[in-house]
Amino acid sequence: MDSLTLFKALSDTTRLTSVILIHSQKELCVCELMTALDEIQPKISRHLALLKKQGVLCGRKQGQWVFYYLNPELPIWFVEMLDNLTLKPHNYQAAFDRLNSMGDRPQRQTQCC
Amino acid sequence: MDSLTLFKALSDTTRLTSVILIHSQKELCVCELMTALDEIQPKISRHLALLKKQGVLCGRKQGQWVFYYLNPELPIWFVEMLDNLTLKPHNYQAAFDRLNSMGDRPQRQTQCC
DNA sequence: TTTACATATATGATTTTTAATATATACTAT
DNA sequence: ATAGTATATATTAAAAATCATATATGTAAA
Repeated sequence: MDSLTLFKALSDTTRLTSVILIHSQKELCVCELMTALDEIQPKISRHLALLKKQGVLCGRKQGQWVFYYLNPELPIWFVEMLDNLTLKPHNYQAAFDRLNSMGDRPQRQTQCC
Repeated sequence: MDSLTLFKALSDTTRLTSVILIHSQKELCVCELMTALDEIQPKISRHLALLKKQGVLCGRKQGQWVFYYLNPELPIWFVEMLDNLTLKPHNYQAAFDRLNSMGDRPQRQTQCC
């Protein structure tokens, strides 16, 4: 997982905002990101597929939803950087607001056992 | 200086390696980067111009050389990230080696007064 | 001092490559 | 059948590379 790949991954608004949101919310599904970013589904899906392929995200399927979360193998410097960015959410406030005011968000199953 | 701009700036090998080298060496001129990256002059020059325009680098002219250095206004999280990357130079070792074995590197004038 | 030439860097113009988007369609689980 | 997600393709737009050329500064000889 080299740094160039990681910077390329974050060099697009859709992907950068998605990663920031996913990091701060632990995990999100496509439909939540659609609401948060106010973008159409194939666009979100395509960028998530890219992030997954590049090793930035992982996905877990639960019922009809796929929840995306940060790859736990990501280098520490990268996660620390995301922490720093998440501390200054003003750039992503609108997205956070849309997500928080979204109704009918899918239920997470508590990881049991 | 928003984060997206900064990630875009580092989403290209030439620019990423240039910034890493410049950060670790305080400042470098085009001809030193040509040697370090083993790339032709207009290519380096263009990417440095981009980095300068985007506010990542500044340039100071001294004699026939233009020395590029990190913009002191860069956000802390960004510089800390560069510090972390510089600690793992294995990705850029070849570039460092070429730079270190370069003969006739231009003299820096010690900032006096 | 002028001329000629060399070196360092920048820029214009063009081509090539890569990336982003939209639309349509397909898959999968309920 | 429906909701959520993925993928294929076509189109468009943006980025990169390259070559040629320009500018600016420096050096050295006549």
